[in-house]
Amino acid sequence: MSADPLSRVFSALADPTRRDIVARLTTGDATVGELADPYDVTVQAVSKHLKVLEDAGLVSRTRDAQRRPVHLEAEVFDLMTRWIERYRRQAEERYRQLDDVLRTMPDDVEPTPPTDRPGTGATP
Amino acid sequence: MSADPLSRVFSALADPTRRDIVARLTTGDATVGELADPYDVTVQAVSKHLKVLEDAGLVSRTRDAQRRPVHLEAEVFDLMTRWIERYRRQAEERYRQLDDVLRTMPDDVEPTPPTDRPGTGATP
DNA sequence: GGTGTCTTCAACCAAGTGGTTGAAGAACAG
DNA sequence: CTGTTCTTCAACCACTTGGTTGAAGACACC
Repeated sequence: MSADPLSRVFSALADPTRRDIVARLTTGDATVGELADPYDVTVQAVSKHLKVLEDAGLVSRTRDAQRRPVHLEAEVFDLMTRWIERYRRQAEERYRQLDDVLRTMPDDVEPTPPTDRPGTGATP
Repeated sequence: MSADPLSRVFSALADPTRRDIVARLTTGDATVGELADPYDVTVQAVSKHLKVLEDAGLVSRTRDAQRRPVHLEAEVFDLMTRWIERYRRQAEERYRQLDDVLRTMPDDVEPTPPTDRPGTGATP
């Protein structure tokens, strides 16, 4: 488990069962048995999923007698959101600049070698 | 390859090399060789990474002579952002309600602790 | 004490992943 | 046509992963 935190979070959410578990936990804490109930896999498999989510910092477990209630930790979402937003902003910024260049460019110019591909369009 | 789109996107970004490739592509399109240059892996390995990113819809490839410039598709980010924001909002909403319950209790301590863990679940 | 319930640990297995090397396609330069 | 360059395809390997079954820990209840 020597991956960086961001990789762990993305990897943890790459599984639909684990995403579903996270979604269910937004409505309240739950035990392993309760979480395993709606799926047709064994409780051990769900316990493994929870370990992945816990290693990623997405959930935490406390102790309540012999039960281990699972609790959602929403703060780790910020890690992803920050990464996503950062690069999306950069990408959109770049598209905006490219649009400006195209808009102010007279049609008899070809200043840069065409390693750039401005013609495919379809950029929203 | 038969995973749902959200799983493909999360899985694609779970690798630091692929995240780095995405980051580099925000500054402009690049060829496979250019992208492979800073890493000490073979070009074939980077080509595989690009296939994963392409299957996830994060990049697209065009044709420019014998080169295949790689282009970042920022729209797929929205898929992730929507999923994250949806459940984060639900989680925060639930915490807020929990906070209200705690606040109306007679013994109010520590109005805003940064990493508060207010109990493990509903009151028994 | 013993028994039952909830959870995890251990060993195992099929399938996937990230990496390699080697060969093959695709398109330009001579 | 012959090379050269850029890229991908194919086979292979070590390692991880998501699943199973079976046994063991932890704790309440009798």
